[in-house]
Amino acid sequence: MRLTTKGRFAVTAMIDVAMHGGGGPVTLAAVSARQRISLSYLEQLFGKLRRSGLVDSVRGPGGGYNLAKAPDQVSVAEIITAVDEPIDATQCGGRENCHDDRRCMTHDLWAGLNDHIFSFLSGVTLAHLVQQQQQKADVAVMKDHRQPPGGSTAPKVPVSETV
Amino acid sequence: MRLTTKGRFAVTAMIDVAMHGGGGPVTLAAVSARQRISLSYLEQLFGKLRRSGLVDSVRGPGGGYNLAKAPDQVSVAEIITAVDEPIDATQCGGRENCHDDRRCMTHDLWAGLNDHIFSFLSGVTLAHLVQQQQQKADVAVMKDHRQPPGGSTAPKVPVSETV
DNA sequence: GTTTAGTTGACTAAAACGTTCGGGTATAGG
DNA sequence: CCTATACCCGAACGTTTTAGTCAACTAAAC
Repeated sequence: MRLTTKGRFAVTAMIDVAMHGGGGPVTLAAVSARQRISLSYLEQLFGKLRRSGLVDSVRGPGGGYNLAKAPDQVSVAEIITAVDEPIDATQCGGRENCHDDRRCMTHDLWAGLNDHIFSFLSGVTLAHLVQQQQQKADVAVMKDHRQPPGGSTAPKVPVSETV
Repeated sequence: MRLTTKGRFAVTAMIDVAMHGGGGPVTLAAVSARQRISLSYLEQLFGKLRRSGLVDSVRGPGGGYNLAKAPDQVSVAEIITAVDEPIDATQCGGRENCHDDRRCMTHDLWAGLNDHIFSFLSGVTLAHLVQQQQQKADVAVMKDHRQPPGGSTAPKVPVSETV
């Protein structure tokens, strides 16, 4: 499980689709405009998301992308692994013939850590993030109006509960 | 918090130092040979680890690196952030002036997720990983030749044991 | 049949990754 | 002293990944 901006873009775009998908498919052009992500880059990402079964596409005018599953059935881990193919941190490529005195510790080590990060991110669904985002929007509306970007750090909203 | 092989190499190397640091400093040449990581790359990584206060260096013959803190006081999160400088997934660079209808959700979103991943990795210490590694070595010895010494240590490792 | 919008592939500049090289400086041992 | 060891530093390199662009295509709505 790699963790880069690529996966984050994908999650951001998926949240956008989840939040704007009420009235039919969401076009990538709209996502691109709202999230300031290059349209062609989004096309690449959504190609993978579609092939991974996370979104459905509708072609032609009025088309776009829909979530293939309910927002509470789509985890962050799924999205990230869909667009961010995993890398191998072990030199042995998963085999155990890498060392003489002891087998390389890298393999089990990162398999274990990976498992934990993965299961954590599997517990965070789109529904969680959408809810958090809407909650924040409410707060913003409430305290908006000529409020300059003062140094008030945003309140840390818990993303999920226990895994 | 980025998660690449770079940080994993650093953690692997730190585990190596923790496990072989009993009799004085550990040379990077030894780590390089054991972990199959390029010596010069290790030098770069340990330069950052040293500047971050995670290791102490001893120059000259017989020198090498020691852990600056006890293994149970060094978390994986510290190691990774020491060598893997964070990236910014927000186009606004942390400012909030990025959008018209709503502020870009990327910022708080990933701040929250980052917090969770970070706090998780902060709970995993070098001591945990060393213990897990030694435990695995014991099992290997048991499967190899003869009876292992004494009772098996309690597996209170927060890292899962299987793939 | 034109327009919309997904689909695909090739291509590119920039960044990051991992490595190699070539030089330094401090120190232990002879 | 000298020399070997091993940390220290920075530059350069080739590769991969990012992020984006461009072009051509297909399906569907009007």
